[in-house]
Amino acid sequence: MEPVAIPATARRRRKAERPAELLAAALEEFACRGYAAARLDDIARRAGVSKGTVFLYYRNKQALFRAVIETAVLPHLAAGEALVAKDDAEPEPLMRALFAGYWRVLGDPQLSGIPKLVMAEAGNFPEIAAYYHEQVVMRGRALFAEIYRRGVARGVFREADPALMCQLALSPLLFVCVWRSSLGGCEAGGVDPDRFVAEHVDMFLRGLMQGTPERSSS
Amino acid sequence: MEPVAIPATARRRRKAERPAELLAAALEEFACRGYAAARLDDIARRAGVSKGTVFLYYRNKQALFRAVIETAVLPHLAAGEALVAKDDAEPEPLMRALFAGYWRVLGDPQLSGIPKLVMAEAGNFPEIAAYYHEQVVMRGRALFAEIYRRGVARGVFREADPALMCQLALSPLLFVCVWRSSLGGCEAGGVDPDRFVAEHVDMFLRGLMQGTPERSSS
Amino acid sequence: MEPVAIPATARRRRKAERPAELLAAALEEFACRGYAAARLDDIARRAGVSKGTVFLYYRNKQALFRAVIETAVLPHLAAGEALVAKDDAEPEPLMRALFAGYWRVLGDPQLSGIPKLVMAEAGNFPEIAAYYHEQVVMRGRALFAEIYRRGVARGVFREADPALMCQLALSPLLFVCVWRSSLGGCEAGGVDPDRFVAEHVDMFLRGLMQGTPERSSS
Amino acid sequence: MEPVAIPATARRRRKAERPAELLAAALEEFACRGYAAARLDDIARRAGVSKGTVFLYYRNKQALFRAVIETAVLPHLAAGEALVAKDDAEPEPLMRALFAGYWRVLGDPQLSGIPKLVMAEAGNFPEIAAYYHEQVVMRGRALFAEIYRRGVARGVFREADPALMCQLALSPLLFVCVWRSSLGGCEAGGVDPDRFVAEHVDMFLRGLMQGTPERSSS
DNA sequence: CATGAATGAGGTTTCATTCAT
DNA sequence: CATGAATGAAACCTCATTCAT
Repeated sequence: MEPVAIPATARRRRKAERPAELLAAALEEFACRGYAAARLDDIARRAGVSKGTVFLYYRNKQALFRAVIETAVLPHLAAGEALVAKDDAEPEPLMRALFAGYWRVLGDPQLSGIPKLVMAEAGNFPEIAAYYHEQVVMRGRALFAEIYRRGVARGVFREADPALMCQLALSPLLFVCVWRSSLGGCEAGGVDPDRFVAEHVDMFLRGLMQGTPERSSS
Repeated sequence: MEPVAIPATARRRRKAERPAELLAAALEEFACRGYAAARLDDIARRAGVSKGTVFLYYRNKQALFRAVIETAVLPHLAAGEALVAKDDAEPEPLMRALFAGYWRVLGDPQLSGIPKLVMAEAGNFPEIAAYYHEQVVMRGRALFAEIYRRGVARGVFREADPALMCQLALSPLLFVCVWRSSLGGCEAGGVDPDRFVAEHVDMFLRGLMQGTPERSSS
Repeated sequence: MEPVAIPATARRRRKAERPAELLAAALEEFACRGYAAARLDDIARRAGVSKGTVFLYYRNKQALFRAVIETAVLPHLAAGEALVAKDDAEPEPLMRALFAGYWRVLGDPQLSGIPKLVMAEAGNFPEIAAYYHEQVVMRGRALFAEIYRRGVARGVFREADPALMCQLALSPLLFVCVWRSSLGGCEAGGVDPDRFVAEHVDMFLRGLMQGTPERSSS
Repeated sequence: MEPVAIPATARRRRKAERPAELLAAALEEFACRGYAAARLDDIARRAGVSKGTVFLYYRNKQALFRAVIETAVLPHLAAGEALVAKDDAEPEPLMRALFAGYWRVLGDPQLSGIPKLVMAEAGNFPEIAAYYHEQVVMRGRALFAEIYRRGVARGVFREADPALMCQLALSPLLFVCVWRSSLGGCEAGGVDPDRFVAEHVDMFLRGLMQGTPERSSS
């Protein structure tokens, strides 16, 4: 009950940097192991602290995970919302910019770990799933829906079920983000994700627009 | 204490059916819990046998899982290969038939659990991933590639990187299969998967073909 | 994740005796350490099994504890209820018999550990406290109340608040049961509990009865 | 970063009050959680200092607890000893005054936490138990013994084993102090402790005295 | 063949105690 | 003097795997 004296090792002391270090370590471990399989112990070691220290900053594993989402994903959503809020752009370039924004997260080998693992383990962790769905999925979709609505209003995009279009638009990006850290690891030189996504965006927009847009040079 | 006498035939019958019962039980548990979270205990109970019995038929959890893949997924691949082997069909209807075949697995709420979980947990179980990649992914792609090659040869499909096309073709299907058992659970009446896939196939084929095909009636 | 082969040591196998062994071990550990401080590990070791085995029989620490109460205490209550159910006895001897019954539990160095620890830790484990209060305290009091009521009806006991009388009657017994396994350990040859209780019962009954009963020979 | 300047006098004042604040906080936490379950962290927070500061004033948890006993309980004992030292009073009123003194501690919801927890956890902390037994129990008993001796000498109290009488006298009071913060919490409007103790004192004195004392008006 | 009791490594979480600042 | 970040032992609990019966 009363622990023995601790050999006075060199303990680092940096309250300010800790959360960031912890978050980075957690992101990495969560991303490559998944939520359930990630061990707090490994996260701690990677961050250069002891197991107990993690609990000084986050109440438990789930809280840590939420914090990872908050710092890694939410800012990108905010950026997307800012983008869309600027009213002036043409629908098509705006849509392309939105795709670029999505891809900034979903295409980043590091960040894409988050959506991947949420999809992977949502079934076993309903609270996390609900949180992510509300904070990320819904907001992410709203961006698309808004731009699409404007495009339809201006007669640039053909009219269709927005939810369906959204899914068609995003599913390949989400697929890549899942694939990359799963079976993608089994193939040496597969399809280049960037090229894949570029191709998808072109095809998708061609299918979406009334007239025929120029294909972006590749 | 004194075991009730079981007629030898009944015993024999049980014995013959065991693997199938076990496999069915395992499929269900793996599909809804994932590989790591599925408990052998539950699988056994669901199959109506004791935990120890599982190990009589399968060396360990992993072997059981491989067997599940073998019986649940491989036959569908073989069916696809048979389809393609019949040389005579036009590329476009053949391609549509192939999509239907993919969807028979990926759209089935039960079966789709397998690809979903393989993608979800590949990172933590490299052997499983390698096995699945070789036995399922590669063969699945070969089907597409073959039909695509024929279409190009006949001038029906435009020429492009086959691997890229394959990914474009399949990613929405794979996405649905992941989404359904993850964040899809958070939304009440989302996009109907069948409609979504039908729409995708139409769009994809329109983008793939030189001329403009008829849109399938929806 | 997959444990290594276990050196085939001699594993005992006795499903039937296990619960009793476990309960005995648990009673002992709980009684001398208290609920919170008792380690499942020690209970297991004392019962001659490994840690995990405990959870095969009891869902968790609390369930084990409830089982201990059930097997160690409740039968004595039932015996008391049976005693009172036999309508015929005179109130005074019946009351003396009841005291004897209380004392059979509260005076037993082993069994008295239970009430002691429940009182000691009720504050930190409200569920346990509520369970014990309902299953033991209330029933134990009802016995007293019933006999007292009869005594008053027959004019043998003086009339007073039954709850108050009950507390006056029982508090010294409960005190002994607490004291014995706490500060009682600090005094070599203190007051003999049996004598103490006998004295209390005499004094209490003398105070309770209208006329003056004979003092029991000591 | 730059600590705000604190006037030296204010600092000094704090310093002087620290132990008392700490002790008060500790008393409260110990009383309602018990020794083992009380967290230094909470004590520190309640006292408005940091965890580390506690260790500046008390070597460890146990030392803090001893200090709590010293300041909360010992003065009352000293008061009792002063009372008894004044030789002149009649035994019966003196005994009643002693009971009142005991009850001042044991009936105080705050202070009674101490004896309660010592009894509750003595088994796990023998040093504390020994200390308490010597410093509190023995001295408390000596008070009773002295008054009793005088009463017997004057022929007011009947002759009996003083240790036994002491236990009979005190056990209901100690019982209340245990019960109150344990299973007493499970019952809404139980017996009023003050009334219970008054009743006990009357009954006890009646049993103790040769002649019949007046019952105190209730 | 089948059982299911038993195992024990390993995971998360708590908290008294230390010590650099 | 005071702080509070850091530590790590230890507790509870899960579950794949083994093996006597």
